[in-house]
Amino acid sequence: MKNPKESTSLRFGARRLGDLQHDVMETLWSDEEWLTPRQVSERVSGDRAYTTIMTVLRRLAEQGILERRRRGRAFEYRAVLTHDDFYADRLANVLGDSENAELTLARFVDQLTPAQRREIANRLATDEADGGRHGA
Amino acid sequence: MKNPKESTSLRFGARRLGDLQHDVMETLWSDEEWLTPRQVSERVSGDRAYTTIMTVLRRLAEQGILERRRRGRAFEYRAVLTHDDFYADRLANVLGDSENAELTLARFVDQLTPAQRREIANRLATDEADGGRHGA
DNA sequence: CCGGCAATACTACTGAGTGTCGTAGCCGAC
DNA sequence: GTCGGCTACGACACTCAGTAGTATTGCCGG
Repeated sequence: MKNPKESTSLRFGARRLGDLQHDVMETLWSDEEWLTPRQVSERVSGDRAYTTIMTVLRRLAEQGILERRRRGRAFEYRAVLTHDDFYADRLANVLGDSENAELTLARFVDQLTPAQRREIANRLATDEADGGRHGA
Repeated sequence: MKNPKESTSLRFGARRLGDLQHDVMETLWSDEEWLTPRQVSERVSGDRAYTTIMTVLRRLAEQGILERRRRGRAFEYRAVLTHDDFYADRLANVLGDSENAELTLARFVDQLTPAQRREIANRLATDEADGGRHGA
């Protein structure tokens, strides 16, 4: 009876990040380097305890979103995926939850800003030219 | 100190649905009608207790994802948003979390299937021809 | 060489969300 | 009037994010 398992999906990056997790990730992405908890805690706004940042970093690493390595006494962390790849993955996950990817996408693009639509159109055009292997 | 608040975002549909919630939502969307917990429990696979389905429906309604109304002794439920609008919203939320919507989108389209890319290109073309007056 | 300080890592507590059901209450059938 | 089924709500386990306390350890000054 008591078996919630880990059913609630394990897909990488499937779960939404918490606010602090989000800030921490953005910090790491903005530096693009290995950072120690100390460095991250200095860059993240808000007066959280150093240990809070540490815990967030460790758990993010446990989830496979960050990787870490020794640096003297401390660990230093780095994002496994780039910012854009990470969010692209998350978008793909959400889309995967939909039973109707195509229709969902259609609705999605309707909500985008003109600039975003241009970006997509641009990308699509580039891909086509980039080998024209889309049968078209 | 103990103040996690509701900080973890309250945007509608921001949170990922659990597995059972997902199944329940899909059931409601597939029928497109007001359904009672009984009807939903008959359509959803897996031998959960009727009460489990009831709880899921009630909580989904509390979260504003479903609406409900009396029908005799029971309540009947219906999705507030259509399937596609719901997922389009969720995609928009994820995109909103990104600090770089344009670049993220570029990466995103790279991951799509040709069919999906065609769907988007199609939609973009339609919108342009449609007078370029998309709902902002 | 040793004691103390500063910095680090692990553990613990809390609140929210989801899956799961038990149980009380109500309504109609007999 | 009583019984049985169906409904709604409450409760419990488990996970996860936010938060920090505390034990440990390395290093520096005396």
